Amino acid sequence: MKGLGELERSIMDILWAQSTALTAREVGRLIADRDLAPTTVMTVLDRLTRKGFLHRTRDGRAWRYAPAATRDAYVAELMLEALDMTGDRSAALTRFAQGVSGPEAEILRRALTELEDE
Amino acid sequence: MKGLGELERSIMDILWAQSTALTAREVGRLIADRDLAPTTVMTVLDRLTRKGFLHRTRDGRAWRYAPAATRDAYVAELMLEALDMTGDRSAALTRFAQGVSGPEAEILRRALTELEDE
DNA sequence: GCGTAGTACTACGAGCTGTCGAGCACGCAT
DNA sequence: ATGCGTGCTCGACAGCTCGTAGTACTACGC
Repeated sequence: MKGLGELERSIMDILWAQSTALTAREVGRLIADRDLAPTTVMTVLDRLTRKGFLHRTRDGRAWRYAPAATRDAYVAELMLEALDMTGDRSAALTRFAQGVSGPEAEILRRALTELEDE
Repeated sequence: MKGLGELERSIMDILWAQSTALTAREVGRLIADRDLAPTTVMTVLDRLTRKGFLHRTRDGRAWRYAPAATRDAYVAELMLEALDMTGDRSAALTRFAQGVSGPEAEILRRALTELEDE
């Protein structure tokens, strides 16, 4: 897939947190703490779209941007991608299991159990 | 942490596959298919050391390089890092669980069960 | 003393990312 | 119709990383 840059991630975070599609201007307002030129936001939104992280639809003259996938899907994909890097997936998975906290292990266990039932 | 480049990963792969620490020359020989200048290999080994992926110890005039961590640990760390990126870890974990193949789910389940026993 | 192996330092081009400016188009108020 | 504000597209540039390598210095064996 490919990792995201600093600003790219911030913008994805904003869009992931939103339930509706936003225009560049709206994103710019939400990221106001960084005082970016409007074109900067547009450029990044454009690049994210080109990379497939966002979809955009027309709204009058403006575009509205929305995430192409949920953050969870993205994170899960990153994790699977990391997993693909190893020769010994079993060892890596075991390591990983040891690395998650107790409550999270519980969540994983539950998710796996549900899988089993299907 | 940070991702590795193409060549960096190839070199890590070689060192991970090896049980003993190697010199730059030896790594170069093992990666011969790419016909790299010896200095190229040295530079990359140096950068990997600087980044903390390798340790090196003197062997006469030469350095011997060995991975600072196992590949599994690295992969597991990448996975945990990805997981840290999300707000809703539970959702991401569930997604992830759905993404692993059947046999791998089994491995995970086993690893988690062992955890529970401790 | 000289060649060889090995090191450290420096460099350069490509690609990615953050950051914008310039220039063009369209619609609304005057 | 005229101009301001909004929004777009293109192009640009600087900083950093990575692949790739040359050069210059050093130490050891013959």
